[in-house]
Amino acid sequence: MTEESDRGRDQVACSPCVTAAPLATEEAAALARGFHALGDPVRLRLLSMLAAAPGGEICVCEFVGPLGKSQGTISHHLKILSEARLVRGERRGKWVWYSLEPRRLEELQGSITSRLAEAETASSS
Amino acid sequence: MTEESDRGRDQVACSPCVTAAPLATEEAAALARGFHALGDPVRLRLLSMLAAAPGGEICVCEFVGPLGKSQGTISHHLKILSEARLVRGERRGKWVWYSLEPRRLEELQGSITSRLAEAETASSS
DNA sequence: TCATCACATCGACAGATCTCGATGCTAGTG
DNA sequence: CACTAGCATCGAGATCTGTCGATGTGATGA
Repeated sequence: MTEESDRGRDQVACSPCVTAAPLATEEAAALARGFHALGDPVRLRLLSMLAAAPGGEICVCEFVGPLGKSQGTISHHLKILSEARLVRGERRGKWVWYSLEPRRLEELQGSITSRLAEAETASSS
Repeated sequence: MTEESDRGRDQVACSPCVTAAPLATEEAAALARGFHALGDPVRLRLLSMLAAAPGGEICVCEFVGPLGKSQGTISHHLKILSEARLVRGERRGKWVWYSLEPRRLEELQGSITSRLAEAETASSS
């Protein structure tokens, strides 16, 4: 923890004024957890299947075949997506139906615009 | 490779028609590489520093202090971001200046909307 | 009650990732 | 030509991740 705030450094050799880190450590960690959940092809295909599902939801057994992974693996990825609050599961009888959490997706999408792509107009090389 | 297309399964127990996987394997892999690069707090803070930089660019030595990581580690993350085409480095004399690639950020941002959050209006629970 | 289905969890393994310190390489400097 | 500064790369160790098969759990049905 004592490593982040030592930016009152005396020697600035090659940059004029950029020393403050805009994204706080915790904020960056929270965003990173979200993007990390998106950083796997199986999970992306899983999400895309949910996005394209007519009723907006799919039960677990329907993922296993198309994605070509074992049932345990699918369950593992669904858990990761759940913990990242990107999907939500609901039990109905024997089955568990999963659906997207659009707000969380918007949240991550918005963070790209507001926190990362701000320099878009400035640099625009 | 023989695993993806066996969705002419005979027993559909719990879902009406969702069997096709909208995101192709290669497409998912390409997107996943991008999001994977965003899935680390150090890299997010790195990007945010670039976004907030007045000139839109920062030289490597200015990352080391504020982020509290070794120079080798910073260089490692910059390489990952470069390979994901999220940043670009340019050598000027002794220094290497990095800047964002706004198009790639827009690309990833757009992929959330178009490919993942389409069910936004449909489900909207 | 017992068997079965759908799903979650566990144990284990291979591979990837993050991190550091050390070394190499390139470009200025004396 | 040495010497130094800035950055990339390497080697190594600790941790995390994706995957599978096996097992556990909860609900349904005979």
